[in-house]
Amino acid sequence: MTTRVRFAPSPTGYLHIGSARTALFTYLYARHVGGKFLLRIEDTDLARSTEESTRSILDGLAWLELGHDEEVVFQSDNAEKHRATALKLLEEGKAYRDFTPKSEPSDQNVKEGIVERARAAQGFKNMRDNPFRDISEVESNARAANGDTFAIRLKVAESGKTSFEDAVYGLQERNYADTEDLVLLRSDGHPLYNLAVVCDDIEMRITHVIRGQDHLTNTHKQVLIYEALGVTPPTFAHLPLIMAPNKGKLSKRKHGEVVSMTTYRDAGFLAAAFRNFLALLGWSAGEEKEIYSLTELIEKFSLDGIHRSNAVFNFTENDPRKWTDDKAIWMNAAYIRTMPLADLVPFVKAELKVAKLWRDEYDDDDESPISYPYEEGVAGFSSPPGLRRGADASSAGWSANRVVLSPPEIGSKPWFENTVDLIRQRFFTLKDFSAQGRAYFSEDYDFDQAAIEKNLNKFPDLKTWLPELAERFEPMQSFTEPEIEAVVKAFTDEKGTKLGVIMNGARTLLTGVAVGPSMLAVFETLGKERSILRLKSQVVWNQ
RNA sequence: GACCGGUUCGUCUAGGGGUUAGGACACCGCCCUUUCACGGCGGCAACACGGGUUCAAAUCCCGUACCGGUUACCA
Repeated sequence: MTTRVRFAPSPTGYLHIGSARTALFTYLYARHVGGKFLLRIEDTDLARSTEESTRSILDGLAWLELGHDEEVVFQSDNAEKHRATALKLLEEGKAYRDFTPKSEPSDQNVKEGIVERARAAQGFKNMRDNPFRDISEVESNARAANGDTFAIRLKVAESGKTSFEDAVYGLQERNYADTEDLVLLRSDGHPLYNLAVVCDDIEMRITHVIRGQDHLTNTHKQVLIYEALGVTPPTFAHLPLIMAPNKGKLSKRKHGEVVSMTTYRDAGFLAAAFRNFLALLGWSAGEEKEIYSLTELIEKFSLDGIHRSNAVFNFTENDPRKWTDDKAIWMNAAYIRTMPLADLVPFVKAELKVAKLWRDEYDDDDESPISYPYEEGVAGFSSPPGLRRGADASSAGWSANRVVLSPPEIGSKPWFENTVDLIRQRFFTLKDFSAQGRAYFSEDYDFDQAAIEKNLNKFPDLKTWLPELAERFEPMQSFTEPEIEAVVKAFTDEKGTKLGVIMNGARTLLTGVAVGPSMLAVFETLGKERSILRLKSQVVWNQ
């Protein structure tokens, strides 16, 4: 029998980080065993489900590249079958009509009400005290024929227990006494979650149900339905939950955008990096390794490697440097600087396009349009303009390893790729290419005040020296690192100052920031013309 | 309250009878260096608590504490 698993989100919001991880694990499991990964939208709660959130979830999955097999199933399409199933159980005497009038608690008070009632009952609640549980079939039929409204509840046996072997948590048992006669069909004929899930999982021939641990008690209820239906339940695997830093629930209401998948997409994260990060939240291959390609994840994934304890998604609210988990940021940076350049370039291109910094010369054989779902103006996250990392951005040992032949023509495709390769070394997100990296692609870039103070204002001589250096550049025939170095060194000696003073001053003037690659590489990359222009510029000095 | 689950550095985790309890992120220091990173080296830092079982317990058992999940005619 081929393995068939499904990811079954309810479309009541965007793709939550926890759901995304569930989807990932489910996907990895399917691919690992060569099974099918199916998608089902659990939109039985018509009041709360929206098309927009369905789209958002699909977008999120697409971004993470978790492609599903077969058609997406919409649970609401199967409502008729769910109803029929409930009626069948009623007929067989495995369920009963509950004529208790429906009480309508205001949504928000539901939880509180539950706790209140439980307290009041001191925990000793008889789950089998429904007055309609044992009325005669005749009476039940008569009332129904009379037009009395009723819900259909599963008739859970007085004694016994449900049990199943969870692939993660092991043997799970629960006394019937602790499970209520759950409602299968609402009095308005609307099928409820547990019924719908079981029916659909059977219909879709699901072999493994992988979902959050918050469903553990639902699973017992579902096992009851499977039993009533005479169907062997699938294998269950419950996943530990992802918690907020205070170990509480990670929710949109409380934590906002950090929990949404689209936030990461829009903040310049690479799907591969975020997926990698997510995979390690609650799962481990049992080895000392952090970076895994999708192929490796699929290869190594197993249900045995899933933990039983919840994981904290670590971030600090109101701290722009720690807005999301450090490790996620680190991982993204690691991907950016180590992935094959050719794989990174399309992402940078897309980012520059959004920032209106892209020029077609950067890609002479440009034909295929790149889909880039980012939207502009998602600030707040990513690296903000003024250089969030101010004093910490990045380079080194790096330029020494570069073999510089003849420099590519400024603005050409090779130039673009070289430049991306040069600056990616110290970037954290794709956004950095258009923010911190702006000066490489535009004449219109900002100057970091702290950099000006530190590297220019402290050395007033630079105001005349730097334009002077520009003049030394003018006659140069070839503008490559060795030659530039010779000129700058000679100039430095002549002025009797340190190389660092000139280099750092030039860096600030040429790139607007105090951090960046080797200055020789910057000069060469920017090219003679632009270097001279920027060295001579007095705008900063006149501020 | 009841039922169920969990508890190894700040965080993610390895380890499941004998380990100097390992790695990663973060943080700190040193090296590299024209800046900042990267990289290298080093440091800080953990088995929730109490009882057992055992020659030996972070690992097995019991209890306690704490945390979480669930307890809807929501999903």
